[in-house]
Amino acid sequence: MLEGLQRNYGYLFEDDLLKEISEIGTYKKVSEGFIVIDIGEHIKSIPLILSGAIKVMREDEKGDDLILYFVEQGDTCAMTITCCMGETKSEIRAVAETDTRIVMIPIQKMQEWMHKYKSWQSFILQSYHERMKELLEAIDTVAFLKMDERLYKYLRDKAMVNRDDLIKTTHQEIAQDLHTSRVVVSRLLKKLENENKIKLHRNSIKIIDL
Amino acid sequence: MLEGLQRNYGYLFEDDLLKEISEIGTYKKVSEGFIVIDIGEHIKSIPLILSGAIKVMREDEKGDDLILYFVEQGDTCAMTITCCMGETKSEIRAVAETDTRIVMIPIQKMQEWMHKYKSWQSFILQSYHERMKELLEAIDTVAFLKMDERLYKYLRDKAMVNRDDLIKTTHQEIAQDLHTSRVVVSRLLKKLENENKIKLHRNSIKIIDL
DNA sequence: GTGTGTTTGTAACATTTGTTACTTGAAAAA
DNA sequence: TTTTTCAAGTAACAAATGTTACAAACACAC
Repeated sequence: MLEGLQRNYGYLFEDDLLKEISEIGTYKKVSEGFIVIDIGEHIKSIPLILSGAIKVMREDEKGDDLILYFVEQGDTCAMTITCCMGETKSEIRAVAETDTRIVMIPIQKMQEWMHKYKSWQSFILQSYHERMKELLEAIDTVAFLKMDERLYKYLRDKAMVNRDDLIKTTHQEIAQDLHTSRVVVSRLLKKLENENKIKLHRNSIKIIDL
Repeated sequence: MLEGLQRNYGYLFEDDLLKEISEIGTYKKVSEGFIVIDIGEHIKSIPLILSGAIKVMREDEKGDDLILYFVEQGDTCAMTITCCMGETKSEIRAVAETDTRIVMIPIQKMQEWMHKYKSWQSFILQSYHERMKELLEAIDTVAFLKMDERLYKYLRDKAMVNRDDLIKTTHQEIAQDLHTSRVVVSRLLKKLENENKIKLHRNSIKIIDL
């Protein structure tokens, strides 16, 4: 674990803090699709991502959902922090996008370190800022972009966090993430293929010029 | 100013802090439509609202905009705080919804008080949390609601912050806030009137059963 | 191989939202 | 009063998105 910590957080945190994290944090290896945090759950610890990626989703009363953004290694989920602070329930769902290694830090320590380590404090504040920006970007996406643009952006983002221009997914799954229907996704994907932006295969999509 | 502070923040802050705020903060009275913070602006201070309300907007590259939420008295704009912390430019525009009285706190003091006053620290963290939730609600609104529902929600929210069930505005202005066209707004308003939810007049709309 | 379930393609149609153009009506200015 | 300006109503049409239904293509188990 320490090795993963050092690679992703070494340049951010002082050695003492890294040591504390490796002593206190609980290492967790989750596979694709695992729900790290669910809506309504009480948060008792916050996750640091060592490798892999996490998809953050929002859900409405009817159970329809929508992807907000991806969180990558070297990051944490600031939404979780807000929940921790306020001792409230989670407003979002965090799903492992790929096989992912994380370290869970208990709230208590998290608050302790806020005072103890300058680097931890700025990391937390920085995370807040990043996540706020991601949320604004999510708003821009749903408010200002048309579905074909949203779809293309989604595919590129997904390719990025997976570090692979071949995306393994189905049209149905994409439709769920974007809160639209499978038929609409198929239609627009076909359009993107005609524009030479992607190449369609069964169960996978290849991005041209990522 | 102290009187306004006491009424809105008295139950939150200790007397010492209230006193410091009234000594250091700059009192400002702005009229409806005044741009308190604009996109791209460097933030040098954060606003506390004494009375009135502020409309927080987002804008895309093309200059189209969209309302995110209203901020009322007793609140601050957490987005501003994030920007302060990161020393970055504003991602949003804050416009006075009504005539509004605010106190501006310089960044420097704001950070100083984070360590000095427990109540200030929790106020800031609480604000973060509130704003995060507002942003999520804004996402829900644009992602999950249809235009007529968004419109109705907008009217109710606007009536709330203005403490008046008679909303003084034009269809054109509403269209800008919701990022749609005037014709669409007129159409849907007519529909809401037929459903007996509102009553239309020239330059104003009355909400039934607020 | 055959059957079975899943994924994708596609047509046809409905609904929602956006656009253009023009009219009506009210208020303000002359 | 008459003129002018602005807000609102409305029709007709265009585009985007959602829905239903069904067919074709493929993968996998048997």
